[in-house]
Amino acid sequence: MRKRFCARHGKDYPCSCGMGNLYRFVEPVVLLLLKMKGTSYGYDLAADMEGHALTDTTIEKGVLYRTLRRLESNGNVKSEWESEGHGPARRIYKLTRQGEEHLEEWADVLEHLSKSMTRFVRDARKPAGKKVRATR
Amino acid sequence: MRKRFCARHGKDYPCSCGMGNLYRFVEPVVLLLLKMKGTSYGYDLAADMEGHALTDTTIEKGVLYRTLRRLESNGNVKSEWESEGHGPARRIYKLTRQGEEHLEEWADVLEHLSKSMTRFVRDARKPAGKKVRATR
DNA sequence: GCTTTATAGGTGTAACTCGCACCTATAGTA
DNA sequence: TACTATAGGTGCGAGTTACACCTATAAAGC
Repeated sequence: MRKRFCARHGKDYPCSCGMGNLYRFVEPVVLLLLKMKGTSYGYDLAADMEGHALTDTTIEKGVLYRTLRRLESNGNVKSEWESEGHGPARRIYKLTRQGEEHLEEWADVLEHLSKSMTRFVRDARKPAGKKVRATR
Repeated sequence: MRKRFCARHGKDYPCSCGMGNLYRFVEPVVLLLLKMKGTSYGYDLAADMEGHALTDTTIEKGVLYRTLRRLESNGNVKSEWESEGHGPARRIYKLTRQGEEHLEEWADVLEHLSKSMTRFVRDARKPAGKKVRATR
């Protein structure tokens, strides 16, 4: 991975508070979009990602295509080529039953994570509670 | 990285919905604990991590110590050895002013992420909206 | 015909992270 | 003398990511 660029701190600062589009978050968004759209393909998903992404970084084509292939090899989506219409052929993806279940699991995981983060934010903004010396 | 073990899917399934303790989440929790405790050291932080971690995976010692070193090289914490007392010496860490600001940035980032996740969960559990064929 | 643009789906690779195993050392207790 | 709790690490292979780069089809402009 090349040095992650953080909008807050610039390069040469190994910070990740910018939160790159790590595949952990690309994956669930792809699953959700496929559920909402019924079927779709890479190029089309890329355009919709921006509106549904969990972070505000732009999605990375390479990650998206590789995520789709991985989801297929895991049985969460299936695909077939569509050559009709104008322009190059599209690989049309669709959720499998297993993929729907996987999306539900992601919802459980992210719900839990979301609550933890809310708690974190509350604690972090609390005006520096009583300083307890590290005990031993 | 060795194959991540996912409690839901077992090994040999490259899934990350188990969410390992990636340093992106270890870092903010360390910053928060240092703010709450005033000062602390690696071994002590490790014990407290479980109660404040954003995910429910156990923290990894190696990641924790490396995170502390990285935070110091970035100027977010500073440390000094404490040899008094019984047992081996402890490297005592303390937030710098910059570290406090960095924690506030993390709070902003995680607040935004938390809201995105809540929206995701709501959408994911919506009973499969009207299937709109991919347009082009 | 030829070039440009929009669409579509990729691959190669270096830099980086992570998880596990493993290591050293101090002080108190059995 | 051995064992346990405490404390702070390191080595490294396997996996991820960001960026650059590639091929190809069809339509529109010249």
